[in-house]
Amino acid sequence: MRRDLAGALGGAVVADVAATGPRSIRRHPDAATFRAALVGTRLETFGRWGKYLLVGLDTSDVLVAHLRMSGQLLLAASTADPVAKHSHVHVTFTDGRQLRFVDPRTFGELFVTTAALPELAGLGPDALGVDAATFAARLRGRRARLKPLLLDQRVLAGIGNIYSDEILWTAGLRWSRQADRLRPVEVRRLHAATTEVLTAAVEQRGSSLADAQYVDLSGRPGGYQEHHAVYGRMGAPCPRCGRPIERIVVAQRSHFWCRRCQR
DNA sequence: AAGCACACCTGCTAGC
DNA sequence: TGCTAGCAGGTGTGCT
Repeated sequence: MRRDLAGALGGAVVADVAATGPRSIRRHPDAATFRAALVGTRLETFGRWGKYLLVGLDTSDVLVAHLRMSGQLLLAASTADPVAKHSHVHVTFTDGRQLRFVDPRTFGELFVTTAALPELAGLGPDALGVDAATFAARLRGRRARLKPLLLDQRVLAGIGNIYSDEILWTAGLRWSRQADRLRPVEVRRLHAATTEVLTAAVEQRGSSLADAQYVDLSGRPGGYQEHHAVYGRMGAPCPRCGRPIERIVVAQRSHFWCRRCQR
C-alpha cells in the first residue's frame, strides 16, 4: 500500500477533504480540524512504520493511516466515480482524483500529527529491515510465548495474525516457546523467517482472504494467500510433512500450526 | 512482565 | 427461506 501511494500520489496537492465518518478521524476534535490540517498541503513522502502508513506533508506534518481489520484506501480517478458503502473520508486533489478511506468496521483511522509522531511512541522497530542483532535484543529477557510476542507491536512493529503464524511455521518453532529460552540458532531462524515471510508477502502484494477485505489502491486483492503454509488451512496437509494443520486459540486469536514441524 | 477478558464495529457463513 | 451463533486481517483498557 505504501508503494502504491508513493507511485500514485507523490506531489499531489489536497484541494478538499470530507470526513463524514467521525470514528475514522477520532483523534481529531471534529472534521473541520482534520480538514484544515490537510487542505492546501502537498504529499511529499510515503513511509511505513509497522502497520502505520506515514504520508509526509509539505507543512512537515504527517498524515497517519491505519487500516486495522477492514480499512481500505482506494484511489478514484474522479469524484464522480461511484462511492462504496462505508466510505468515511474523501481527500480530493487539485487534479480531480480522490483518495477514499473505506472501512466497514470503523476500527481503522486517519490523523494528522507532527513529524515526531508522539502517538506512535512505544512502537518497536519495524519487523521488516531489522538486523539480526537488534532482533535478538528485542527478544532478550522476554518470558512471553512466541505467538503473543510476535503480535506485540512494542516488541516489533508490523507482524499480525497471518504473518506470525507463517513466520513460526517457517522457523519451525512452536507458538508456546518462551522467547528467552530460545537457543541462539533458533533466534537466528526466527529472524530469517521474519525477513523471508514479510519480504515474500510484500512481493506478492499482501494477503487477501475470502472476503477480499484487503485490496490495494486500485481495489485489487493481494496474492500471498496462495502461499500460506498454515494460516486458514486447518485440516489441510502441512506443505513440509503432510500432517494436518491444527487450529488453536492463543491470546484470543486463531493460531494455525503443524505439530510435527514446529517444536 | 505476562496473560486474559472484553470492548469497539459490520458482514459473512455455517448450521439448524 | 430465515434465523442465529460464531468468526474475521487489530488494538486499547482494565484486571489478576
